[in-house]
Amino acid sequence: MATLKDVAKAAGVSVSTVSAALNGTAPVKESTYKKILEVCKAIGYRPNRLARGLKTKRSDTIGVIIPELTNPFFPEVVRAIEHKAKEYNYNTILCDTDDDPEIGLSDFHLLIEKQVDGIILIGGVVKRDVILSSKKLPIVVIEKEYHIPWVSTIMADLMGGAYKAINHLIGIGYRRIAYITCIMEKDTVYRRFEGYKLALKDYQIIFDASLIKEASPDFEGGYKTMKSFEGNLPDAVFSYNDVMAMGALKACSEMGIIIPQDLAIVGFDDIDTVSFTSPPLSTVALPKQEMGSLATETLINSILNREKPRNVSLSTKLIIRESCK
Amino acid sequence: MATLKDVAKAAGVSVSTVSAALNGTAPVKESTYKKILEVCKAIGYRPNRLARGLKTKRSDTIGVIIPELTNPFFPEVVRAIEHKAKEYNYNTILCDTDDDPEIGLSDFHLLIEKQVDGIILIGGVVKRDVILSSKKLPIVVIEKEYHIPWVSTIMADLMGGAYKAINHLIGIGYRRIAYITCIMEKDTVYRRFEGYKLALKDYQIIFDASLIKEASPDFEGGYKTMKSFEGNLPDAVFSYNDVMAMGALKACSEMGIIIPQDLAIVGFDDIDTVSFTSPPLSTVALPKQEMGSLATETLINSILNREKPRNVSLSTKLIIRESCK
DNA sequence: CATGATAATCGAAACGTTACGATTTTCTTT
DNA sequence: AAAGAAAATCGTAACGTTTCGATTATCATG
Repeated sequence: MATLKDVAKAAGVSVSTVSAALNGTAPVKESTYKKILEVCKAIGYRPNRLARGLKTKRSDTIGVIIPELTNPFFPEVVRAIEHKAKEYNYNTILCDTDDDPEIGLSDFHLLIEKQVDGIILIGGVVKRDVILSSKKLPIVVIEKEYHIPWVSTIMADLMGGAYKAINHLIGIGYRRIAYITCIMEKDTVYRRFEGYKLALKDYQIIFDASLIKEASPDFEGGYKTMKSFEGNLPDAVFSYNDVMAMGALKACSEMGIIIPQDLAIVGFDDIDTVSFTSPPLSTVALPKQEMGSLATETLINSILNREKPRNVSLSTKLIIRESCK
Repeated sequence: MATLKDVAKAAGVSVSTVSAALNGTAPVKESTYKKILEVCKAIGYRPNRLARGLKTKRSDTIGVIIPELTNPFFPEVVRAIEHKAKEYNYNTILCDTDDDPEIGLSDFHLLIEKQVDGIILIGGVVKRDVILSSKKLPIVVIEKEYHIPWVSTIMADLMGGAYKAINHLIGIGYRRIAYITCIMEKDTVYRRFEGYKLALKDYQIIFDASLIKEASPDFEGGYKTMKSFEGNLPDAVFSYNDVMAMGALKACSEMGIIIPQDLAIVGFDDIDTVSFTSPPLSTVALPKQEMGSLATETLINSILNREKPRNVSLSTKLIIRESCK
C-alpha cells in the first residue's frame, strides 16, 4: 500500500506538506497541490485510517449492538442508522448478540478497543453496569431506559400506542378486549400493558384478569393463546406484537371465527407481513426509521459538539386495516 | 484511556514485557505475569486496536457490503456472517448501498482505508473494475459471478431451484405454467428463468412466451401481473420471488380464484411471511444462513491460510405448502 | 564455584498519520 | 531595494502497539 511518504517522495515535497494539502490544514501552493493530487491518483494512494485514528483519536466509526437482526424490527432501524452515519462520514460496526448479555458485554468491550467514537444500543443488550463502566463514551440507547445522565435515550411511545389501539377498539364498540402478551419482565413489554389498562380505566371498563394471557412472543404463542379462548371468546384481541397476532389470526381461521365480524384483532409493530394477511391486520406502527436516524444524529452530535444527552419519545401510529371493523 | 505504558509503570516492568505477557509471545515469570494481570484489571487497561493494527497490519475486521438491508433476504445472511466472524474474533463493518453502485464504490474504498482484512459482497453492489483494482485483498462474493480468479464465489443454485419447482408442478399435473419475473438484466434473475425453461423442455412442453411477464419485483408487480392474466388464466404461476407471489395471491383472492383448486402458485426465497399467507405459499428456499457462514469461513480462510479461492454452489430446497395441491 | 545454557526482561525502532514550531520562499509596501 | 508580513514548506515528535536483538538474572552441571 502506498503511504504518504511514497506520495511525498514522488511529488518531491515533504510528508507534512502532503498531509496539509490533502487535509487542507495549511495553505499549499496551487501547483504543488495539483502535483500531489496527480501523484495520489497515479500511485493509488489511500490514507490509512488506523494510523490517522491513532493520531487523532477518532476512528470515524460507530458501534451498533442489537439483540437479533432477524427480528423484523431491527433491519429497518439498523439501515436508518447506517445511512445516517454515512451521511456524516461514519462507518458502522454491527454486533448481533443473539440476545445474550454475555455476548453483549464482550461486543461492547471490543467496540471500545476498536476505538469507536460512540455506540448505539438497542434494547437491553448490555447490563447497566457495563455502560456505567464506560464513562465519557457517547452512547445512545434505543428502546430501553437506563437512566444514566450522560446516555441519551430514544423511545417509542409504546404506552401511547397501546392506548390508541384500545381507545379505538372501545370507540367502535368493543368491550371485552383481551390482551395477549409475552412475560412482562421487560420494560418494553410492560409499557404496552400500561396503555391497555389506562384506556380501559378512562372508559370505566373494569379490568378482567382472565383476559390477560402470557405466552411466548412468537407465532406459536399467539396461536395457542387464541385457541385457549375457545368457548369463552372475547370481543377483541390486542396483541403484544404482530407475529403473535398472526398466530391468533391463524387460530381463528381454524376455529371458524370470522375476523372482524366475530372478533377484532390488533397487533403491534407493523412488520411488513401484516398488510398481507387476510384480512390485513390493524396494528400500532413504530417509527423505526425515525428512531434509527434520530439515534444516530443524537450520537454524532454528542460526539462532535458535546451536545447534552437527551431523552426523546417518538409517537407511534395506529394503522387501521380490516381486522377491526 | 490506560495504555501499555501505564500498565508497565504500575507493574514496575517495561512496556515490552507487558506486551509479551499479554500476548504470550515470550516467556514471562509467573509472578510478574500475575502482577501485570492484576494491574490491568485495576486500571481497566484495554488494548488500542488501532495501534495494534497499525503495527501488525491486521484489523481483525471484515467489511460487508449489501444492497438493501430491508430486503428480507439479507438480514439472515448478514446475521450468519456476523456470528461466524465473531467466532473467529473478527468484527463486521456493515455497509448498505441502497442499491447504488456509486455508494458501493465509496463504501468499498472506505473499507480499504479502514484496513479491513477482507470483504464480503452480496449481489452486484460494486462494479467489476472496482474489485479488479483491489488486488491482493481477500474477497468473497455472494450471489454474483465476477469470474475473477482471486475472488471466491458463493452461489445458491437458483436454476436448480426453479427447476425443482417447475418439475414438481408438472409432476402433479400442471401444464400451462406462467412465470412472473422482474426484468431479466441481472444474472440472478435470469438463472431462475433458465431453470424454468429447462424443466419445460425436459417434459417436452412447448414454451409459450405469452406466459412470461415482467414487472417490478414487489407486491404491486405481482398483483398487477396476476390481474393481467384475467380471462386467460394459466394453470399455475411461478414467481421470481415471494413478495410478487404474495401480490399474485392477493389478486387471485380478489378475482375469486381459489388457490390451489383453480390455480397453483409457487414463490421463491422462503421469506418468513409466506408460511403465514392463506393458503401458505409453496416456495423455493435459499440456504441463507449457510451462505453467510460459508462465505465468512471462506473469507477468513483466505485471510489466514491463504487458501485458494473457491466457487461454491449451494443447493436450494423446494418447500411444498398448500398453494399447489 | 565458575560456566554455559536458558529464562526474563529491556530498549529502541517501526507502523502511517497529524500537528506544531521552525525555516524558507514569496509578496507587499515604502 | 530593504524590511516586514504572509505564504509555503519542512522536520520532528508524538499516538499505542509489536517485534527483535541485546542485556541481565537464574539455574543446573561438572
